[in-house]
Amino acid sequence: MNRKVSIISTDIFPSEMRTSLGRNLTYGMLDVIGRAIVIGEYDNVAFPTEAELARKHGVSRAVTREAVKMLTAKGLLSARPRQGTIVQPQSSWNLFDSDVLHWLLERKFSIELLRHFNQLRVAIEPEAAALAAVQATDQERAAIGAGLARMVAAEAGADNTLAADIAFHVAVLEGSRNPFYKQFREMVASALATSIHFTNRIKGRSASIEDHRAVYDAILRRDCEGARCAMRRLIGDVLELIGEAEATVTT
Amino acid sequence: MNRKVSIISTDIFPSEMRTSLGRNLTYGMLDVIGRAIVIGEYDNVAFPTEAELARKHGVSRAVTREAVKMLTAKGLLSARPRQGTIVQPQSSWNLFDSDVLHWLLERKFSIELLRHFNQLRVAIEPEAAALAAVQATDQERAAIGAGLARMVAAEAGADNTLAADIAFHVAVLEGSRNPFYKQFREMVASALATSIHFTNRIKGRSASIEDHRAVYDAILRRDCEGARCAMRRLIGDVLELIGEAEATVTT
DNA sequence: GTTTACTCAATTATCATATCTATCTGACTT
DNA sequence: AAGTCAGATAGATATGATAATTGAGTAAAC
Repeated sequence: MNRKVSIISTDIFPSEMRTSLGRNLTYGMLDVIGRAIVIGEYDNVAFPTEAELARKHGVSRAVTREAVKMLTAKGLLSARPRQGTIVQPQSSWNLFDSDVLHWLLERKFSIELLRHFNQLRVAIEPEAAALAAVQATDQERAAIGAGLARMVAAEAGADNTLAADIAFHVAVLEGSRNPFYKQFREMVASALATSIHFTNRIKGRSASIEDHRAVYDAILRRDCEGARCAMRRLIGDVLELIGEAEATVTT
Repeated sequence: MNRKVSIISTDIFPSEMRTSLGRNLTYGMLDVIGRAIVIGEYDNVAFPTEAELARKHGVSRAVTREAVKMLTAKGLLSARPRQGTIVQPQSSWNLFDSDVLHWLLERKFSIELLRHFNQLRVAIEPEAAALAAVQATDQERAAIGAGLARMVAAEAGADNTLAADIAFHVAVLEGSRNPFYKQFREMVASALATSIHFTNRIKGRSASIEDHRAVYDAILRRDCEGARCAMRRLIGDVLELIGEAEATVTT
């Protein structure tokens, strides 16, 4: 039977819309406007009024307002009567929001952003590993081991390298048993996804697996300091590669 | 003249509404519902429908929907037709959203939350100090010095102790020149505001000032490792006190 | 008896329109 | 000058109607 197709998927937001967002007009608007803001489309021009936005995208004001409200919640916009809606300075954007993060990554890819990412990772993940060494349950330790196993399997072509790597690092974060550390899942996944080109290209994978195994072993024997150091070494290496790449570009 | 008073300040959201949120019905709903969720009011009961929420609070569905959309953006809710609106598991809440953070702190204050806070700080701030030692501009270094000066002044009663402490730590974060570190402003401010009782009660303030000065000095002489260690010592002490308090409670 | 297909109803999603409220601008008054 | 008022603008709110989605129950098909 020929079911009538929703207007969303056809007319207004054809294909590029992020799939993690809902599939309706409001989320479509959220995605379109959010991306436009992050790209800098409104840096030197006034942000349109609700009515203009609605007309421009062919949706009602209600939908527009809901999208604007979501962007306000994420720190990208603020709205006041008579003044209008204005783009907030980047410093007040919620960078730990996964939508904002994705929009930022879609932007011109910068090595600087990647460095900032990994400068954060080098703070977070070693501490998370140290906590995991002390606090993780047996189940969580097993998950870290499973991540490592997937990496080994990936080396033999039996699994996806990136997915395995992410699984390992996320398992460590989970093992910290601290909700704030767990929040970095998205961020670490994004950082790995964008930096895998560097790490793969320059250094052999087996070396990387040995480094990961060092982290795992330290966590298993509840060696807090050992886990911290091993993880720091792991990410420090990446950071170093990024620094070299940056130096090459600027030279 | 007797201007007509807005319904907000009188009828629906009398006094307790968070002032950092806007002063209109939508933000009022956001605050009321967000707080209710965090407190756990809907843990075992179904979340009301839009219509019920609107009726219960005496506002239109449009306002209700906008508030719900903002809570969706913060990760507390998700909504689907027929299924209704449901509270998301706490793991998907955006804990780095300042509203969510405030709601959480309003909840039953737990030493565990405070420990989780500071377990994160002990990862973030030493690295931030290390980065600041290398990267901060003269102006940013001056801001750190100013924060320290305020702490000294506060000791003599000429400034607010808490505000001065926050100013110092925020200045260090700013000095890292990394947007991701800067995001922790709110979090550090909250952590300090809630933990000041501990630190003040147990150890003398002058000792704390000496610790802060050590951080500042290391940053000034661009001593990356020194700044890291000094900051780690500073927060490690707090963490230790929290651990003792926790042990006392559970014993 | 199991699967498939269909209908129904509940709930969110969307739209259109009207009115209210806050706030800026500029003219007017004192 | 300083204060006051009127108009204009843009977001805020209300309302009522319609569409889209999907879980659950029910009938039909095999």
